[in-house]
Amino acid sequence: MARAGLTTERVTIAGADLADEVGLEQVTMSQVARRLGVKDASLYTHVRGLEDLRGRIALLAAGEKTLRIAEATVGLAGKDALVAFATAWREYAHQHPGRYTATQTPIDIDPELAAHAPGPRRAVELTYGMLRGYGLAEPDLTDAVRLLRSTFHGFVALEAAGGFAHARTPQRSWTRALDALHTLLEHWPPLDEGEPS
Amino acid sequence: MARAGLTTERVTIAGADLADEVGLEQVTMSQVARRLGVKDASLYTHVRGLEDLRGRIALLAAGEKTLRIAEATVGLAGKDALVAFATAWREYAHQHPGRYTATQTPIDIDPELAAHAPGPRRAVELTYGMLRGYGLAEPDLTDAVRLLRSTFHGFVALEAAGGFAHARTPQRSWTRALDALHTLLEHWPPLDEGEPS
DNA sequence: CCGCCTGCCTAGGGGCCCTAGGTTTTTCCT
DNA sequence: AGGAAAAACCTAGGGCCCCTAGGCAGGCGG
Repeated sequence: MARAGLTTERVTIAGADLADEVGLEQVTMSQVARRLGVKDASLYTHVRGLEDLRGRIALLAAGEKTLRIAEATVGLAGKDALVAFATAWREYAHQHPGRYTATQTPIDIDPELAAHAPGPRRAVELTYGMLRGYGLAEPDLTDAVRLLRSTFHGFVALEAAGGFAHARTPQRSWTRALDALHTLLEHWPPLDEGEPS
Repeated sequence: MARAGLTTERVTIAGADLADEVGLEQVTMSQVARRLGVKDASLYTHVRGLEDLRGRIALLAAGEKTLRIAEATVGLAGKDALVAFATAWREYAHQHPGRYTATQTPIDIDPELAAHAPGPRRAVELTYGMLRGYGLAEPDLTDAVRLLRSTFHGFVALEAAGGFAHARTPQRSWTRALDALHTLLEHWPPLDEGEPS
């Protein structure tokens, strides 16, 4: 019997593709094996198990998403950067729903594996870089980053869950949300007196 | 053998409790049955299957969350209402992680079942009511509602996924995010010329 | 050329979802 | 109150899934 030539990476990609096509929930050892023309037991040479595979898909997706954002925002600043950043984020979620979902699962990733991934640090740098033009200083910078990430993620998550039912298209609301966030970043409120920093 | 006295509601609650304790993924027919002291096949009298159960948990949770928010915001307006609304939302997510997760799963709920639920309409009313004081008109109102929901949901989702790693506590960022959103609602940007409404 | 690591295999146990059909308990009608 | 009908719970079993154990063969290093 000829060998299938599997590697950890090929198994991960097969799982990620499957996730995009049929949903992350349906990504199963058996299905991935079937797609690769192999018996399910054979995957355990390359991947520790289903949890491990899911973690690897999440890391793969996070890296891809960060790369897309980096490409989209290079050379931009201010509102242009904000819009490019957010749009690249949303489009990645649309184009790769299964992969995107994988990135949002509670952290069960092998710490050692995660440590090898360059994605997270790069993502943080990108986000802070995008905000450079707004003149925020810590701790406002961190708070602004968290607010933006929350909004971007929340929007695409609600969109995917069918949360924006009728009438007005999500696209219009998205555009206006970015207008609003840009305005907000330009008028970031000072701390109320008495409020802890 | 004495009867266990199951009902659809009791099964749903058992599932919801289990979800909060061990995670929605672990909510399984067998586990729910075990918790109720019953064989798994017995549940099918009360619930159509796992999908159906998940949908019912989602509806239960959505109703509970809406109720909490309603109680928290009654009689309040302006920033007080915003903070109470958002905090009730976040606290529900903290106290009932499994239930909350159920509300965010892509829509696979039996439409007939969903139609009977009073939750969604009530939730919409609450949100629009909270914004009344800010003097927004459609379509800005809808866009603002969507932005707020996105941010609230995104924040708790990232928090749950371990997205706010170190250093600054999520609580501080949360407080500041609400400050920022309040400011934003008071200075909602007008449409750029040429931008479609 | 040959041993040997390693990729892929078969075999099998245990868990889960769900259906079919039986039995016992409760309800309700007369 | 008695009995039929309905409903609640059961056992049995098929199919899919995760994962482990152990075997065989293909392609590399000596």
